Amino acid sequence: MVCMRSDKRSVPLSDLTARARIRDAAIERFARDGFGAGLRTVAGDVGVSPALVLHHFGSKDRLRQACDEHVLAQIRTAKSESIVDAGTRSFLEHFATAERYSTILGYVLRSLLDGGPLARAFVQHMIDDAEQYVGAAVSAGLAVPSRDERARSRYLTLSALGAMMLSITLDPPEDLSNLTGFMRRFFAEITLPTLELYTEGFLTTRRMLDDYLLYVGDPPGENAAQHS
Amino acid sequence: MVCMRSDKRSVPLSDLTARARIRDAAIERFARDGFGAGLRTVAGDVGVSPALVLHHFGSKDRLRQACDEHVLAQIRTAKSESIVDAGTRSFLEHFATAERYSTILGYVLRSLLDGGPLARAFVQHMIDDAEQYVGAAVSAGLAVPSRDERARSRYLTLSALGAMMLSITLDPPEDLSNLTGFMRRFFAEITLPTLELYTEGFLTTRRMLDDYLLYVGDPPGENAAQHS
DNA sequence: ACGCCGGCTGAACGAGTGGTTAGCATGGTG
DNA sequence: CACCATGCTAACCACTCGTTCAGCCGGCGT
Repeated sequence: MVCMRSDKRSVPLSDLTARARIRDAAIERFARDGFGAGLRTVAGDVGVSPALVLHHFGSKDRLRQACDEHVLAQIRTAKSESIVDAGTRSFLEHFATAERYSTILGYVLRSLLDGGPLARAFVQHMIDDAEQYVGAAVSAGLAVPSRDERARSRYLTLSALGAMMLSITLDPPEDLSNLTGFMRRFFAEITLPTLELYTEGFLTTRRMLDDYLLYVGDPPGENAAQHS
Repeated sequence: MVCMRSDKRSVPLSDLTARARIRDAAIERFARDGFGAGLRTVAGDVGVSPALVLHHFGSKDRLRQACDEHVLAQIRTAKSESIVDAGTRSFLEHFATAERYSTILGYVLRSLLDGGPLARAFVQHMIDDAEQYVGAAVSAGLAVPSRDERARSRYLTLSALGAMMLSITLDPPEDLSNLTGFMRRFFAEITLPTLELYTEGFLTTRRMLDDYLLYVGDPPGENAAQHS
């Protein structure tokens, strides 16, 4: 009968730091090697025994839950402290290219590849954020309105995040210190095509769009009832 | 000293079909459960012993190599038999929504998530294909020319594939028979935003693009030397 | 009919996994 | 000083993994 972590007051400082050190090491290790990394590896990173990791977190799933929560909290603070300036993918680019978020970014990317609940929460977070920001841009006359704003925000977010993770999966940096540089290179590569596509479009004729709009009865937009 | 598979003439039919049956079962199992699936599971699917799998393929890595080669060959025939009609992502949509390719598509998606050599080959294949097709569209006056056609093709391909795999990762279908339906739903969801973005663009002003073009000396396009 | 031979298997191995437990050392407290 | 709680660990458990190997067994040639 091991003591459960029901109260943290009995071990005011050292236990918390040990927990935090193990959690941070787990985040880094998971970000580096994926969630298949063993508890022994994580324990070895902090220089403790594998049993201590289980002693603090109970199981590997709960360790990952703790990592997820901490990463999500870090993302929230990162978002609150990053004032969205001009540009569509401002928070994503800020978050992905900031050096101090490289570990968390790697963890998020692993989570996206794995498809856990953190991935869903993160993506939904980004979609909601994009919808709000795109709505503001439309209201300000900076962006073309869409017949289904929600679908567009979802599409833009999925495309941006998906391209990011696919690009990293195809050519993974060997360690996390190169991740920020990788992301900077990635954004540098996609900036021109993105801006071109966003301002000049891709097709020269409206035929395909009009055909589609004619083909479907009405687009499934709930906030754009009548159009065209 | 087991006999190596140096010659296949000694066992003209039954060995080949056994190999093929194991390989196909492995492709299906890998597509369903990912590459972490065990050899015992694959062997159980065909009703043979795990040792036979190793007997035929030598190791799990070589089994996966065989799967990769077969899938790539299937993709090549799928591509050759699918006449690219109108539309940008024609082959991708045809391949992803065709019922008979659902297993291969699932394998490819797993491979993209895993980042193996097949993933790189497949993506490069798609990028080259997109570049050729986009080039034809530009020549025909159907598409707006880009300052860096290669970068644009790469960006469009990474975005489309990435959105696809991210969407599937976030909400995975329980079995492969639902995968085709999932892909159809996915394409139905992204068609409107894609067509809108491709024909109407997203931004209303050229400011961001012009600022970027002014900021960088010249875009790294090798086939579009002088511009603007 | 006999022997060989090759496809195939059952059983095991060694490594590695998440998880459990008994116990050690240490430091604060009566 | 004695005691006890506590952070921590070594050892172990059951399990899965890829892989190996001795050998079965049925068909085929002689």
